[in-house]
Order: sequence, then C-alpha cells, then structure tokens
Amino acid sequence: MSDKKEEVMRVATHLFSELGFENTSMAKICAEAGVSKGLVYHHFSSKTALLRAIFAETTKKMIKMSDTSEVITNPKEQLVNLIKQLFNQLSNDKLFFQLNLNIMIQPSTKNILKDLIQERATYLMSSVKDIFKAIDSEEYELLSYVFIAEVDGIALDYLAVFENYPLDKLENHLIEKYGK
Amino acid sequence: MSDKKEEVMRVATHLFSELGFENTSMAKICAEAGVSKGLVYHHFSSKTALLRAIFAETTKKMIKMSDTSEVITNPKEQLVNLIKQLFNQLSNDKLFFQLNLNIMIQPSTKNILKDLIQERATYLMSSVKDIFKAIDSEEYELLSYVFIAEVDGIALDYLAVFENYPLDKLENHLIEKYGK
Amino acid sequence: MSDKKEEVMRVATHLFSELGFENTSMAKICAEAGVSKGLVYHHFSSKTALLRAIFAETTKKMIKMSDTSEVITNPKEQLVNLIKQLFNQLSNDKLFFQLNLNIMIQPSTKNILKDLIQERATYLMSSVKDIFKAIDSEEYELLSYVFIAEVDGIALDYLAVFENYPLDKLENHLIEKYGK
Amino acid sequence: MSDKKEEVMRVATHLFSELGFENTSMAKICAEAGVSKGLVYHHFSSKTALLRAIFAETTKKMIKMSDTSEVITNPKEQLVNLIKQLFNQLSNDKLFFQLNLNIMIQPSTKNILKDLIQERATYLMSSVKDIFKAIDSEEYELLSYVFIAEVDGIALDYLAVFENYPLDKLENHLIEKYGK
DNA sequence: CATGAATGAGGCTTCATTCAT
DNA sequence: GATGAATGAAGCCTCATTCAT
Repeated sequence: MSDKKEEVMRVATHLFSELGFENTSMAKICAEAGVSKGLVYHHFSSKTALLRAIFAETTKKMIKMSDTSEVITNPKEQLVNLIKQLFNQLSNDKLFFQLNLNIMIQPSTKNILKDLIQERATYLMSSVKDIFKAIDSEEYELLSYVFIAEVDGIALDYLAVFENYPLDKLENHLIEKYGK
Repeated sequence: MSDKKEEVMRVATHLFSELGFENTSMAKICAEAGVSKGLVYHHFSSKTALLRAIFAETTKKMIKMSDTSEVITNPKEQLVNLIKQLFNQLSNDKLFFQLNLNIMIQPSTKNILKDLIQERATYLMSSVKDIFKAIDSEEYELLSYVFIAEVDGIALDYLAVFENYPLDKLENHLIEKYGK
Repeated sequence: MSDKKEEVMRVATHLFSELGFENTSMAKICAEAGVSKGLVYHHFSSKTALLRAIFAETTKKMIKMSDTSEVITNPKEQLVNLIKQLFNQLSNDKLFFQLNLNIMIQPSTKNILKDLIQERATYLMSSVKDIFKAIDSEEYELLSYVFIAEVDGIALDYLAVFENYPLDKLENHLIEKYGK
Repeated sequence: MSDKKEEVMRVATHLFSELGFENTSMAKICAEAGVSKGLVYHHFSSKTALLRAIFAETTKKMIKMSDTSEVITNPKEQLVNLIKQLFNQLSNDKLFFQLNLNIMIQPSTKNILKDLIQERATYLMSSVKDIFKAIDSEEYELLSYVFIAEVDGIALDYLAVFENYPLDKLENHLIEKYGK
C-alpha cells in the first residue's frame, strides 16, 4: 500500500473518531493528510468506501492480534489475558474504540458496514465461545454473550456515560470473576 | 406546550432515532410534522436546541417513571422489577434506545448534551446505588457499576452488534443472578 | 403619540444606527423595545414605513431647531453659529449622523427615502443659500454648495474614514474662514 | 488569477455597487457570473472575504495609478491634476464610488474592512500631505484634511444627496482655489 | 499518481409579515 | 391596543464527487 494511501487512512481514522463520520468532510481529510481530493478518490471510490476500508483493516488487525496471542491452553488464563488486553487497549486508545462504537450504532454508518460488522461480531463471538466451551460445555453460549455484554457495557459506560469511571476496579472485578 | 411544538418533538425524536441526528434535516422534520421551518425555529432556537429539549424531556420522563414505581421495599424485588421494566422497554422501543446510545457516543451530539448526559447518568447511578446499598452495604458501588455495565452492554449488543440476539435468555440470566 | 410607539422609534433609530437598516431585524427591535411584533405592525405598516417615519421625524426636528435659532441677523454670525451647532451635534451624536449618512448612501434605503431625502436636502440648501445670499449676492449658490460639501466631507471623514480625526481643528478652520 | 475568479470579482463589484452589500445575494452573483455557488466558495471563503478581496484589489489599483502619475514636480500642478483625475473618475464611475462610500459607512461592512479602510486612508492621506508639504510647510496637515474633506463632501453630495448636482462648477472652483 | 477547479444539491437559519385571539 | 404562533421565501454556506490537465 502506498505511503499516501496509508496516510489518508490514518488521518481519516483519527478524524472520524474525533468528529464522527458525518462531521468529517473529505476536504478536511485531504487538508490534514496533505493530499489532493483527486488522490483520495483515486484510492477510494467514495467516502463510504474509505470507511469500509478502515473498518475492514481494523478487523484484520484484531484477528491477527488475537491469533498470535492464543498459544495459551488454560482457558481461564486465556480469559484473564483477553481481559487485560482489552482494558489495556481501551484506556490507551479511547478515540479508536469510540469510533468503533460510533459507527456500529449510527444508523447510516451501521448500514454501510452491515456485512463487515456481522463478520467481525461472528469472529469475536466464536473466539470467545471457544474459550468458554473449554470451561463449561453446556452453558458456553449464554456465558459468552454475558461476557461480551459485560465488556461492551464497561467500554460504553467508560467512553460515553460516566465521567471518572473506575475502569481499574471493573477490570479487577472481571479478572477475579473469570479467573476464579 | 402547544400541540405543534409537541408534534415537532415527537417527529424529531422518531427521525433522529431512525436516521441519526446528523442525517435528519430540519426540512425532513418540518415535512413530516406538517409545519413550516419558521415554526420550528420559533419554538427551538436551533437544531441543537431541539435535540437538547428532546433529551431533557426524556430524562424527565425517566425520573417520573422510576419515582412512581419505587413503592416496593424489598431490594431484590426492586432489582428484578427494574430488569423486567428495562428489557420490556428495550424490545418495545428499540429505536428510542438506539437514539440514546447514538447521541451519547457520537462526538458532536455528545458535546451538545454533555451536561444533560452527566445529569442523567448521575441520577440513574444514584437510583441503582440505593438499591444495592440495601443488598450489600460494602460493595454497593462496584456492584452498581457492574449492573449498569451489564444492562448497557446487553442493550448495545442487542441493538448494534449481533443479529438474532437471544434477549430473553439474557433477561432470565440477570433475573436469576440478581433475584437470587 | 403613544408611549410604546415612541419607544419603538427610539429603539429602531438606535439599532439602525448601530447595525444598519438591513442588519436590524424587526424581531430585534421588538425584543429591545419590549413589545410584540403585532404591536409594531399595528403602528407601522412595514419595516420600510418605520424607517420613513424615523427619517421624517428627524427632518422635522432639524427644521424646528434651525427655525428657533434664526433670530440673528448678521449672516456671518449665523454661519458661525450654524457651524458650532453642527460640530457640537456631530461629536455628541455620532451614531445618529452615521445613520443619516448610511441610509442616504445605501442604495436600498436611498430608494425607500428618495422623496424625503430630496425634501430635506432642498430645505437645508435653501437655508444655507439664504445666509450666503446676504454675504455675496452673486456667487451665493456655488458658495452654498461648497459650504455644504465641506461640512458633509468633514462629517464623512470623521465618522467613516479616519481614526483620530482632528475635528476641533477643522471646526476652527471653518469658523475662521467663514466668520472672517 | 483564473478567469472565473476575476469574473466573480467583477460581477460582485458591480452588484455590490448597485444594490449594496447586504442586498446582493451570493446566488445573484453566481447567476450573473455564470458560475456555481461552489466555485465562488472555492475561491473566497465567505461573502465577507469576497468583499475584502474586492476592496484590497481596489486599493492596490489606486496606489498603482497614483504612483505612475507622480512624475510632475510642481505641487500646484500635481493638485490640479489630482482634482481633474478624481472628478473624471467620479462622473465616469459613479457606481464604484458609491460602493466605496457605502461600505465605509455601513456599520457591518465597515467592521469587516476596518483594517483595509485604515490602510487605504493612511496611504491617501500621506500622498496628499506630500503635496501640501511642498506648498505650505507649516499648515500642511490641516490643509490636507480640508482638501480631502472637500473632495469627499462633493462626492457624497453628488452621489447621495442632491439631484442635478453642479459637479463641473465645483470642479472649477477647486481648480481655481488650489491652482492659485 | 496527482492536482485543484468546478458542480449542484441540500443543509441550517433568518426574516418580514400575517392573523386569530 | 396588544400578543405571539405561524408562514414561506430566501440567504449563506458545505460537501461529496467529477474531470481536464
């Protein structure tokens, strides 16, 4: 991928996160990335396509990251690891998580990304299920949904609802709950 | 409040929910409500002010509703009641919950509503805390955060992440967990 | 004239002066005067009519003022008097003079007031001519135009062109020139 | 400067002169210039910026014109020349002078152009002062203000106050007065 | 690959004015 | 005299996108 194309995606991700998709104009992206409009449209057929490219790229990175980390065999250790990893990212890259929440909830962007969101959700769900299967072969599906809901809810509350959210305490709570 | 003003708020709530704030034009609201643009601006100084009026009105309704329902004294029954009420609303008024998630996450709307969101969050938190205080006087704060995270996470997953979400199973899970 | 009608004219004069005719909305006038739109339209058939009423009122005041002061018989004394009076008003009521310049130059307002401007100009011209006739019966017309141009030019430069305009020095210059 | 940008400025100058700044809509300018709204905003960030560009351009032309004409060394000849030049322009380009009076008096436009007006006034003043310094080294400042006031006043009266203004007679008067 | 002039639809808002009460 | 809800046209500006160079 050319340098400039990457730069456009980087800048767009940043601006979409900070301002929201609808409030980020192509002009702003071009200005910030230091490229012309023509160039952006050379690489991405539309603003929509740019968003899809960013979302897809992010999913790819997520998958790669979780693949490399799954060498542990003990499921509870895996869970604790996953939790630590998630909370670490959550506090280090607030804007990025905000973007992902954003576009999954905003009706317009949700529609644009329908298939990609589904794909990512399915992947995440199956990863989590695999872990819970090894812990409780009967209730694993419900437990997986609960686990994901807890994590998503904490992220939501942290990013959008409460000021001074006690993120650490909730992390510890989860670690204790799932690490036995 | 005049009939037309109420109608504008009703229509705007509906459209903001369905299309998102940024994708709902004042023109669309006027057309659907059957009023002129001038009238909307006679009652609301801006699109932003209209959103704030809607959000504030909703908070007021929430408070009124929870006030009238709190005649039960057993805290566990209260919790179960709260859960049933929430899940009932969640499945009956998807669009409305989507709107509320929406505007709390979208950076632009979040900023517009900063104070009102904070106010509502504080109220909800204190309501939940009151219940948990009666159950576990020591850990009530953490437990409240966890409870809210679970509910918010389920709502988020149901509304924005998964297709065919097993909402009933998660409701039962919570009722069992919190009703003992 | 009713109190409220007078108040509306007073407020409108002030706002037209400060913001210009086009940039003063009827709503602003109503708000500042503390009356309803209905009332303003009860007294003045349109914004245009309000402006005309103000301009006509001003002309009336001018005429009354110059009538009462013309008891002096020595033409040079009359001129000196006139100069002193003008410069006094000019520095005491900048905004008001600005408004009068304004509406006489702005094409839209100029058209609205065409007849009233002409009427006022004719009156002023004839007043000045009367004085100069007594000084120089041959060249009085040209001298009148020159005198008016000098005064108007000074007002213009003072109000719109220069910062730190030496108004006093120009007054003295005129007094010396015309008082011999 | 591109053809279309120049055309926009030309048309805008014309319309601002004829209708006034506030009464000239961007739509009218676009229609008359035969370009899209988008294009105008591609070249000028706002209506205000367009006005500033026009005013600045005019000042530049004024300076260039007066620079090229100042090869005469006799100060009285210079003055007579200046007068002839001014009156010539005044009668040939009424609209343009009207625009300049307009925007310097109208409070809104005056504010927009504050710095540019000051800059131009300073330049003109210093040009005139240079001439009068050579005639009367003591009173040159006052004489300069008087001269400018006379010219401005005549322009004002001609353009905005009197119908059938005897412009020629006033020109001759000035030529006689200042050419000795 | 790269630029940036150009388009045209549509967005938010303002405003003079009317009219039922 | 007095109010203020209601209208609808028009104003300024933004924006995704296209295309000649």
